[in-house]
Amino acid sequence: MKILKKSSTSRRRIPRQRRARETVEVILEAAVRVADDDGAAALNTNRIAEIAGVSIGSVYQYFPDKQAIYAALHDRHVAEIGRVVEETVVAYGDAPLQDLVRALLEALVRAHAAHPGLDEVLALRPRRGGGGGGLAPRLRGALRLVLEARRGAERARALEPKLYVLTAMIDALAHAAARRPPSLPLHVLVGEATRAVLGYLP
Amino acid sequence: MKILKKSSTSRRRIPRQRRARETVEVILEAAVRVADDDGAAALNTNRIAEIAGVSIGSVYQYFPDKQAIYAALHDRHVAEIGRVVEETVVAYGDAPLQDLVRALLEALVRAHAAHPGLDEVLALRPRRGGGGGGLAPRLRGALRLVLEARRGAERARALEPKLYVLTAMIDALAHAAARRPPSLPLHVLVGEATRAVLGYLP
Amino acid sequence: MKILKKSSTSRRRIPRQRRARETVEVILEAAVRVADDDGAAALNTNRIAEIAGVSIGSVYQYFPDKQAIYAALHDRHVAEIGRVVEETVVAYGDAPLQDLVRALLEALVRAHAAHPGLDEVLALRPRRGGGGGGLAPRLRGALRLVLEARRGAERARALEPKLYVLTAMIDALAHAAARRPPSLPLHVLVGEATRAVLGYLP
Amino acid sequence: MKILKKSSTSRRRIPRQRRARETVEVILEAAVRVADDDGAAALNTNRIAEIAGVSIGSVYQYFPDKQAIYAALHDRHVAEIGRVVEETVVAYGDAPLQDLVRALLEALVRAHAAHPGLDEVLALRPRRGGGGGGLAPRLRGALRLVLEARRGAERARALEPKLYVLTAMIDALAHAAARRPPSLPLHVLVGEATRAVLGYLP
DNA sequence: CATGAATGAGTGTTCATTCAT
DNA sequence: AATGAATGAACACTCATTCAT
Repeated sequence: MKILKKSSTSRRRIPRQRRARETVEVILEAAVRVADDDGAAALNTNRIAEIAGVSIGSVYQYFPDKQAIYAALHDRHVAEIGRVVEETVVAYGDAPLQDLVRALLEALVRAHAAHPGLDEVLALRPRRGGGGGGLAPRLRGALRLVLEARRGAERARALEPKLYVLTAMIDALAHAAARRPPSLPLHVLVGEATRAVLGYLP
Repeated sequence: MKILKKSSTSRRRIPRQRRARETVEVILEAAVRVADDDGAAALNTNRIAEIAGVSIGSVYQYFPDKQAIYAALHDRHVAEIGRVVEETVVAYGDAPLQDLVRALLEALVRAHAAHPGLDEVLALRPRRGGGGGGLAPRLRGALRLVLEARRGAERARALEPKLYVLTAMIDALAHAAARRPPSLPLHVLVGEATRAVLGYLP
Repeated sequence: MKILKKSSTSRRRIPRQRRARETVEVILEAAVRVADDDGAAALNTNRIAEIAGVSIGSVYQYFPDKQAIYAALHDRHVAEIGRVVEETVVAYGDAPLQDLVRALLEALVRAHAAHPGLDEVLALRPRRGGGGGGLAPRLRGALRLVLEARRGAERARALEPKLYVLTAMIDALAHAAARRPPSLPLHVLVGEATRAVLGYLP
Repeated sequence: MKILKKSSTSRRRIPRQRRARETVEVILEAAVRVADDDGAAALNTNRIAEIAGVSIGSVYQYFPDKQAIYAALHDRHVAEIGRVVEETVVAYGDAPLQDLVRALLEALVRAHAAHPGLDEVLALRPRRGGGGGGLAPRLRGALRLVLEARRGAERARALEPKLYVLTAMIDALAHAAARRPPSLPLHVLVGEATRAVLGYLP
């Protein structure tokens, strides 16, 4: 008998106790697991609860609705990708560009391959603004730093479209490599992808 | 002597009369319309029938189940993209590569922008084999022809990964351009995307 | 995953065929029956469907949500009370006022006694403006006619509070008589109630 | 040696310490507040606890179940109405009947207007025996005293139906006045209601 | 005693699908 | 063939209640 849904993006309750924080984690892990195993279409809150080994009530203790679970998965994914990207950029700060790009692609492929079902789930979220996927912002931010550092602060204006294209490329190539058919060896694909990115980089 | 295909991928009955073919068309158009207007999550067979101005019974006259509608949408989309690609390749057969690539990107952007909801719908289909999206095969086929024609039949073996990467790139860049934020002008993005593709092309 | 409920007061679909109209009727009868037998608190849509001998889907074919069922019950009740009141007023148009009042009370008692659970259900509807119950408008309208006819069109202004009080009285007395404890004979209560109303009537 | 009352009508434990009595009070106030603000349908134990600033566990420390909260609210309400009635009767013991009736109505209107949500809540309690509302007994008792005092101990037998009708009237008129539409001034309604009651009083 | 995390039966509602007309 | 009423399994979500801490 509900008329208005509250903004379905935030948690219903901030977990205070340790047990509560663990429950949230367990729920999200279960959601990823279900999506990976059975596909995003099979995701339903009761199944998530079951796989999580938690009652359905506990799911709704922490997430106001199903969309909020998706949102949390999205946030986690974005954070993880961001972490991976930033770590790589830092680690290869002084290395040749080619090594950085290759390392970046390898790291992203690993991150994507680990959760084959996640992309499907995130696609189910209400109309994203898009731009190479939800991970774009942090990838783009990291790339901006790289480009500016290496090229001496070009005027930011002209940089934006390049960053947009570059981000879309890297995201797409990492995805494509993660989902490659068995006939195409991973390292070959990463090599080609690296060449593609370097061919575009200014 | 009724012959029923139960494989949920093909149509229930090959429409022979014109009327029937029109009904199928009307149903598919309605599905696209609903997806575009309300998002793929709002797609349901009753609504499709309503928007199509057809009874739900008629929908099931031509499609054995919902997946079959998705499959038909997929096929239509692939066919359209294929047609667009092949037309462009033919039209720019003797033009400089740069013009071909730009024309290809422009055509794909147009095709994607026309149906913002379609990608979402197609993502809902059970586990695709991937490969840069379902449109890949025909795009890849066309690109193969282009590359082979221009480079004199390289050994096909080494070509495959390149084609895979190239296809993924073009597909992703066309999508990204179609969903660009208002701050990035379309022609600039297409220009950058063209440069990116040319930078990779052998 | 619904965000906005449409106005939950109207039917979801206007029944066209006879069968459909009958289904609506069967559902409402079942709702009244459940409320009468088990109390309003036991009213739930699945039970209504079960008692109606109809699938839950059929309930939602005609009522967008539970509130709409309440609303329909309310409308039916108001219509029935209205009919009873107007019939009585017409039938006793030329009779002594005392006979009209007594007949009115008897008719209302009968109507209320027939559906002991209905009042509870109607109380569950979201915040009514009240005024002696939802049946007030038509009862008040009928009483207005009676008063004006008998007293020669007093200025309407002063009539309103009297009508309001009179309506509340008659409604309450009919309810009280319908729910009387066994120790109080009905005809005695109706007699007293008639005296109470006549004692107030101008 | 724990003594648990399972009869869902009484409290789980008679609070002996002051602290405990205050907690009970806080819980009941919160319940009234929620009912007034959001309607009786929005009443639930978790929300009551939240508004009361008390843990849900504490609510169940003092009330064995939800019905017990309703019962306590009912008792409180009846007690308050009874107090108001008796105070008024005492205060106007020697005044003209008209003044007593008017004062009684005014006091009841005040009491009802203070808690617009309470009636709804009390209506949710399992099947009351009725008789003009749960407050009837004490109102009836007070009225009996008044009538007997003023009329010299008529035979009680004939008094009962009159008291029943009178109680229902007064209760209904007080409610109706408390929920009046803005167009009807309160003092006018109370005046009319007083006339109605006096017109019936023997 | 108090807390609040956890439970799970129960309820409202949707939607793919069937079938009598 | 077409219609649309009907079906019911499945799902999202609530809330009274318990119990470990």
